[in-house]
Amino acid sequence: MEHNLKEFFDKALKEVSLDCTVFGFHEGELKVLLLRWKGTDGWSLPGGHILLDESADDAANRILTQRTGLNDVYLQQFYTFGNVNRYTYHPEKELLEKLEATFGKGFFDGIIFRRVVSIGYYALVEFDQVQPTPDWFTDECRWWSLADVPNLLFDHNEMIERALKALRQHTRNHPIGYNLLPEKFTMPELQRLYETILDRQFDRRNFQKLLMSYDILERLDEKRVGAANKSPYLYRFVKEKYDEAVAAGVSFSM
Amino acid sequence: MEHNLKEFFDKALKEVSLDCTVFGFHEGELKVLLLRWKGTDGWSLPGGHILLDESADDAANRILTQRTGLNDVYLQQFYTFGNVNRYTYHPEKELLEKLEATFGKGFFDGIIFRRVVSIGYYALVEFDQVQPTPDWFTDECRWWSLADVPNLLFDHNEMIERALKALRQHTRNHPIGYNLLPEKFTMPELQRLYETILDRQFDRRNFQKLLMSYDILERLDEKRVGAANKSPYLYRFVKEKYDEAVAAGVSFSM
DNA sequence: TTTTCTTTGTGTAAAATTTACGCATTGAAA
DNA sequence: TTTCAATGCGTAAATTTTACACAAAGAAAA
Repeated sequence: MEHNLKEFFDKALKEVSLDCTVFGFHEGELKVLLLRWKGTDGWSLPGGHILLDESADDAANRILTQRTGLNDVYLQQFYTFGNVNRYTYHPEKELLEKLEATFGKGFFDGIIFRRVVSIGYYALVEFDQVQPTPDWFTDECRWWSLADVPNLLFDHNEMIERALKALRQHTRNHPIGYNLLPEKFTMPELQRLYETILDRQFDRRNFQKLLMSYDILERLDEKRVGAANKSPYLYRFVKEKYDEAVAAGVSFSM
Repeated sequence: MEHNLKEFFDKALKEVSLDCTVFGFHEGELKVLLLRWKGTDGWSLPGGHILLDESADDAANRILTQRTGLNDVYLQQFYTFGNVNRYTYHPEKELLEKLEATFGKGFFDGIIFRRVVSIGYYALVEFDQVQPTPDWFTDECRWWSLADVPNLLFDHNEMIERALKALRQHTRNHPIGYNLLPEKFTMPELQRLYETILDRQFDRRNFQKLLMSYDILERLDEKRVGAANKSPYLYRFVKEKYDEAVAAGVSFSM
């Protein structure tokens, strides 16, 4: 489908797109997936258009499956970006010229560089499971540490900011971790995740107490060995209880 | 502009619309503004399309000014509705036939009954200040108590539900009232507002203590007279402090 | 093999916040 | 003048959140 862009666009909404901030957690840091546009050093978020017979949520899922190789990605719509000149926020002449050189003059005018409203989603994924895959417009797809994210095309820096804000808001009212951590993890690892997202430190004893009070975690009889210290227990989420707690909401009050 | 629909649509985004849930507070109840479509008894939320040279927020403001006579309405985008068949959720044959009779067969196909993604906003307004005004498609605009809202056209019942959810969420994390109450109000009136939105009762002594702790209210030397009981003091919001508290966020923890 | 060093596992007391509640006062209506 | 419902104000109890210390484990260093 991606090989035949014109044909694809005939079956898609042209005035609406969607963009996804894909969060992964790796080496104690939050990372996001970015794409580098062909023949340039301009980066953007993964995104795309909605097919006429497809809901926005389905489109987000389809696009993320293409970019990550994952099938059922945790997705959350958080804001719709409707400014008039969203697509010219980053008007580096040089970059635009390179794009024109690659894709042909005027090629974008009817597709990319027009008035488009974009629905913002964020996704939470297991870092290790992702196979970053570029799309038709790009030739590189890779993780970036949140702190290192460069100036992006369009309004995508603002998108990431808002996505992070929404993720933080979510984290204060719902359990988190199922989609970001591997199946088994230690309590300190879970704590790092919370600390990274909320950008705060917690007392490990109080953290453990609070998380266990949610009744969504199961401590296994295994420990993580190999480090030069006491081996910590491994935990895993009890999916049913976790889902209940997500639905009911829990306030992370620390 | 509304008199020349075709001309308007030539200058607007066709695949994107927006709909507003306008909340007012009157006689201890939350009310929403609804429009009745010409020649039918089908009701919907106020909404419209975005002009090509106008941001989504500006469009929402313009549309609400038209519907309410108010100028700077408090608006909050809360969700974008992107299902494929949003506009046929309410497929009462009889109603559709009436619409065709009024507007001409096939008239809507290119405008209303096509695949459209709709950005949902909610608005908070002072009930008494509103001049409900129908639009080109409708011939009645009036308030409905939340509890009495009928089956609406399109997916608008779902929109109201989600708007209310978003409003509740907002109320738990920010002060509220400036846009919903008249300039001067009593503490019991403010408390009713909170109780109505959150659908819970509060102890009036604790409520007063908490609200005063936010340091956003000023007690006036006036009292509301006329009722068969002790006259309560009047309060008003100190706009600057209120805005600060909105920006910083306060947790309404009762 | 022993020692060292870092990290984990666990429980309790203090502080802060939230909840519960009583009584005197006001003002219109009876 | 009395009655009655609602307001204004303050304190005690309950709950939640925060702070904090010491023993044990396990790899690495000596």
